[in-house]
Amino acid sequence: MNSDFAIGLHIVGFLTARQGQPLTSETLADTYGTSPVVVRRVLSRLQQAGLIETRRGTGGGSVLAQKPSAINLRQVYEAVTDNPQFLRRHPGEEGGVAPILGAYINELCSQAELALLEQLESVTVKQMDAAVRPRIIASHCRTKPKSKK
Amino acid sequence: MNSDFAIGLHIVGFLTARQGQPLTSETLADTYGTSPVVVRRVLSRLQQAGLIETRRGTGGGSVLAQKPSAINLRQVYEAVTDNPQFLRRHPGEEGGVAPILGAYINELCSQAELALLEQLESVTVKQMDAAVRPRIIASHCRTKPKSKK
DNA sequence: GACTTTGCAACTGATCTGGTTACATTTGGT
DNA sequence: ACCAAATGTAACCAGATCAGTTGCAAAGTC
Repeated sequence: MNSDFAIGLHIVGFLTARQGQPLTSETLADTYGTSPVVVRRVLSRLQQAGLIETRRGTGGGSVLAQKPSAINLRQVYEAVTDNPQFLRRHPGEEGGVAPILGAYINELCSQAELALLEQLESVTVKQMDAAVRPRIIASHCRTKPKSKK
Repeated sequence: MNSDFAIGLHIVGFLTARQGQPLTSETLADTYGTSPVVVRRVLSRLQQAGLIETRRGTGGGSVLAQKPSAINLRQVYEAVTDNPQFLRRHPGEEGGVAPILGAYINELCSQAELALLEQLESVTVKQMDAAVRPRIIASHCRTKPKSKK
């Protein structure tokens, strides 16, 4: 478990609040509290998943590639995660007791993880945006009144 | 995420299959594929949670402290885990954008994690046992016919 | 051409993980 | 009393993972 999901949600949440105005990795990094390179690593994955689009050069940055209502949080999670497992499986072996219990346990872990993913799936970026937008805009304008646009 | 939960499930599953006959940490370690000390670390936690009982000395070992029908897998998970979180939270700061989105995200993560835990809670050790006992007994007697009992 | 911004690889220090060693303690058997 | 079996626990180790940094190339704007 790394923090890429938290960063990814921050990214899509903030991008959504900005309604199409691109944000640079530096701004995203500052607002989250990390470095631009770390943000770009996550941006790269979101991009590959088709959730955002990025432009280089002056005035560049990232914007959402889909409508906020069309993106759910499971998509974000799976975009930024190599192996979407929350429960560690037994490193299966052959023969003996462990594989038998292990096979059952693995199946069970998968079901439990699915429950979590379905919970994430039930929330769209638009819903998230509706819950936090007003305060984000207010805060962003208050704390960085001099920045672009 | 470490493998203590997988080890914990192996322990309670195997203990249940043995129906009150104590198993040593060495046997549990061998059947899972790890070392006795690692197993004892998990056993210690299960014991503190009141799920198993352990006796030292010759003929010692661990047994279930409750009926299999009275133990669910969420109890096992929480017994062996310090901080039962699957999704990493934002290391909260003061002021700015992140705390606002972060507070919402944290709440959302908690809900999703709860869904997973409830899935675990819906399965009892007895149910798990029913699904795997026949094969475990068969395998254990086949691969270790010389051992105790 | 100068400047801005992303893309990406390589490296670093901190933390986590599982394993091992070592030793004390408890229990049972003789 | 003694010895063997077994747990309890702390300390330490090597490998993996993680977030951050540096450095530089590539792409885009003016």
